[in-house]
Amino acid sequence: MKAVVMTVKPRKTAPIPVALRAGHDHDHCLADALSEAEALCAARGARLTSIRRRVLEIVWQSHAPVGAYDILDTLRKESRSAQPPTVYRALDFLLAQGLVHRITSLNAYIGCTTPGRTHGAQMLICERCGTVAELDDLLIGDTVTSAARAVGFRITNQALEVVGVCRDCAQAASQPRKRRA
Amino acid sequence: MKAVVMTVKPRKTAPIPVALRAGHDHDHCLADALSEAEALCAARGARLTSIRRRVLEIVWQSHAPVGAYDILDTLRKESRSAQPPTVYRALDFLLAQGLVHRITSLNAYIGCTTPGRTHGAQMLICERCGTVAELDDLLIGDTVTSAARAVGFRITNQALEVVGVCRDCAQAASQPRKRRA
DNA sequence: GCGCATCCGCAATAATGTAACATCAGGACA
DNA sequence: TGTCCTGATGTTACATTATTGCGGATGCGC
Repeated sequence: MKAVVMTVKPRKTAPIPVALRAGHDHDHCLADALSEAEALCAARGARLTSIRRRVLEIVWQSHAPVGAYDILDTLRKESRSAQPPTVYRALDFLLAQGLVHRITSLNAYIGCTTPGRTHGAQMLICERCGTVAELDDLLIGDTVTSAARAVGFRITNQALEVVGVCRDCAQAASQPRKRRA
Repeated sequence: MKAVVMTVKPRKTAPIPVALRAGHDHDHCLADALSEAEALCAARGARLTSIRRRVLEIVWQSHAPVGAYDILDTLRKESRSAQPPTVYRALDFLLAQGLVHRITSLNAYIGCTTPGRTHGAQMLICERCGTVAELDDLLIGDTVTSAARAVGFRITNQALEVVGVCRDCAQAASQPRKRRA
């Protein structure tokens, strides 16, 4: 099989993340994520086994981060034999392949929206609805890198976790109760 | 008592953090941190009790982050009656006062080098020696804030955790074994 | 089929963090 | 001084998150 070269072009200004677009077709997110994962793993010779694939699906059920024991509960409803190491091993694989991110401040996991190229995680965590949107802003990365370099620090990995209020929740709060509870 | 107004002036380009200055006088860091904490708490009417003060001291023993159960062990060697809630309550207080930061990726805590004004945490974590240096770079904060605003996200809190190699460790690696093991 | 590396099942346990309630210390105030 | 109130601490138990170790299964190249 020929190696699939990912040609996603990085950009300086990030577009609005899918997670923040109201009423987006999430089945589409899920299907895209899975097919991208298949392609990437195939290209790398990494084995996306059925458990790993299933865990990735579960993580992609929504744009809210999922805890390892939530995943475990879901698996147990299906296959019955799941134990913590099953989940953590699958997550380790997915993390190593860059298919999911770990939100350390929440001890939870979320699908990566731009797998296929390495990048620091830039997570916008809505404190109202729990949605996490991943930015992919090169300017942030560059700013951090040069600030670190200025003090002699060479970066291997960046993780930015920002807590706040997403656009939808802010609108829902300022326009009291039009459509939302 | 009159309120103490903190007049630390923020700057655009961060100076080299103390933690990254080789051979710095750490007793000085510790003493400074404690007296700043005293002053801040006094100004705010917050009670820096002996346990809280002791926990802050322990956290400031070094520029490497300390786990809650490490703190607990230290306390137990002294007072004998310490239990997890003792430590976590002290840490909650110190976090609320902005005197320590939590490094979520390590489940560990570290003294804040710029208490007295609110700021997002910007942590440089050396993967070799474990030292954590806090940046205080307004440009990073601004860049993140505007990137978030561009997608309609209003920030309440930022946390940047960067893993890499600090200047000393990089030098030690590139100049094989002059002074270091 | 054979050998090998990887993956998975399973049991136990470690590490981190919290809930709930009792007790204590210190200041406000009659 | 005594009483009341509030916040801090002690104590027990428990919840949540993650790891270790071992042995068996599976898939893949030869």
